[in-house]
Amino acid sequence: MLLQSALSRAEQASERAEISLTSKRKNVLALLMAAERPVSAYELADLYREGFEQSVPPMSIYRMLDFLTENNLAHKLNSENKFISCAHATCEHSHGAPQFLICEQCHKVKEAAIDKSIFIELEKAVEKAGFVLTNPQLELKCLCNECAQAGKQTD
Amino acid sequence: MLLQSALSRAEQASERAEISLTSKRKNVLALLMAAERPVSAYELADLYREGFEQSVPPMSIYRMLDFLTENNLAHKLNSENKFISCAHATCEHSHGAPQFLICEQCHKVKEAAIDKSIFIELEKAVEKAGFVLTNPQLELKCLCNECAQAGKQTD
DNA sequence: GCCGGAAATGATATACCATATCATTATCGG
DNA sequence: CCGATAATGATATGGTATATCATTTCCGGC
Repeated sequence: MLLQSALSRAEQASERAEISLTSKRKNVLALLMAAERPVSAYELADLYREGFEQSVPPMSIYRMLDFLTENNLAHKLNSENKFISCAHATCEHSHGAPQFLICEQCHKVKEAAIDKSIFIELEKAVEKAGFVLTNPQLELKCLCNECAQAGKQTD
Repeated sequence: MLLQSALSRAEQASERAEISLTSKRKNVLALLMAAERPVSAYELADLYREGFEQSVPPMSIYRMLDFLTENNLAHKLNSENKFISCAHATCEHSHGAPQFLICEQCHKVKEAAIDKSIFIELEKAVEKAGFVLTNPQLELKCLCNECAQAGKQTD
């Protein structure tokens, strides 16, 4: 996706969320959207410099990412130490607990909502073990169909 | 748990897995078992020095951890960047895909097997999204009952 | 026993991820 | 316009992880 169209999507997202993003936060969100794959904070600093011809220190990137994730416009993939824009940033779906399918080969990520029935089962299992589920975010290591296909041929 | 008894448990684990552990690998496993909570590779290096009066470089710790995780005697908690001994290291249960309940407060971790019905549902959902589940390890952010209880009182 | 290759470990350097802290700038209601 | 608050900059530093080459240990065959 081109940065230009990502910027307008970011604008759209901020309106939808009824949040007025500063121009830098909007730019960072746009970079995340344009990336279409998880990127690290330091990568974002590089992308920012390249895309907007202005250098932003990583520390600031982290703060903007904090803001974006707190407002559900982006997510942090804890298992990858990378960030990704929320798939529902511009749409109306309220998106419950997120579930990420991460291709171990090409690192493509698909965000989905955790299936309601799975969620309930998980909660039950957790409760039985003497815990309370607080912040369910599933990160599942997978292969996307393309990579799985490619893998088979070399087996 | 005392280091001494952890050592014999580590020994037991290596016999069960039909793997002959080098003394250092066994020591690292024992440290993990004695810790009873997730520890980082660098922490392990410190613990090793304290427990065995010998300094082991972190690089070597990482390699031993690789070995232990490959042989299912330990796990890496990707969301924490820490390691933990496998709950089934010394027992006969074949333990399927692991699921970790992580208390966000006290960082206690409980390992369980992913419920079979949940596993199947997950696989279905993943497949529907065009992916193949390869390495399912769930890391669920929770509160343990103790911390949840303590939290309520201060609400 | 000892020789040679393979496996394990050591040593060193370096890259990457993340946060603490204080200074500066931008924003906005009164 | 002023002052408070939020946002960003600048700098330092700590934690996690890997790459690479050197050395030691282990072990089977002679």
